[in-house]
Amino acid sequence: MRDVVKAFKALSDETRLRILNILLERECCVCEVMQALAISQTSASRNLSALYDAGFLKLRKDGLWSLYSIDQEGMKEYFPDLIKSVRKALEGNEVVTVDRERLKKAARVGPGCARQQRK
Amino acid sequence: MRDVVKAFKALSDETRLRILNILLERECCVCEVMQALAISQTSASRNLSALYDAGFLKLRKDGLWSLYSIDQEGMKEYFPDLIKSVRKALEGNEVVTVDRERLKKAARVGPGCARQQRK
DNA sequence: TCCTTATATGCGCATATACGGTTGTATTTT
DNA sequence: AAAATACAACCGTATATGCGCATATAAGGA
Repeated sequence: MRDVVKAFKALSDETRLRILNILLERECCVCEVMQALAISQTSASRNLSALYDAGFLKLRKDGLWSLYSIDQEGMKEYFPDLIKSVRKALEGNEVVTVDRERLKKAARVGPGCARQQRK
Repeated sequence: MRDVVKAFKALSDETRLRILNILLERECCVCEVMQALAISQTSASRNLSALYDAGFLKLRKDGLWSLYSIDQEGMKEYFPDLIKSVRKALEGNEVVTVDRERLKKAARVGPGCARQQRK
């Protein structure tokens, strides 16, 4: 029960749905998510963790990078098609499209990049 | 997008999952929900509204009673089997079983009943 | 070892949400 | 008409959540 609540809680936030959306495109590191959604590194990291804790993501480490991707098996037992449904539900959305465009230009550079942009 | 967030938010609460569970048994008025879950009338009413606003419930009026029931068509477009999945995910849960037992004994008497219990 | 970089985390603030108690409203019963 | 009722709305309070800032951790390279 707790787990089910946690899963839905993870999905009940716009930022996290947007993250799922770009991870449906491809595996990303934290700084790519940050760029694609134009959010802070803190927010990217924390929301990725939340989705991970809820069982929606896989984590793979590669040197300095934490690479997150959709865990297709994760929710299979009770919610087999949930992620597919989410994708469909977001389709055609303005923000979601922009995120995907920004993702194409995103590179694996981290908060340092963000700091420079600020100045 | 907002609607999707709202839908998941509605499902990300234990009380509301418990409400869905008993409504899967049968249509209920507010006071029956209140008895089945052993919660206050305020809480029952508010959480039913939330589920209704999110598109999971139908509302039918019969005299004094507001009768809520699962809206099978509600989420069909994007989340066709969501409610079925929720049922499966809750199956075997302790609380959920107790709720169903109490529902059997519940009658259509409202807050007046609760007020008497308090004294 | 020291420095840079990518990510994670503690903290404080603002806001959102849940709850109980009370009140309001409409409808039925007496 | 008055009382009882079923439900919804309002109010104050406690807790949860999200965010940014600053800092900690961890990995790799000079």
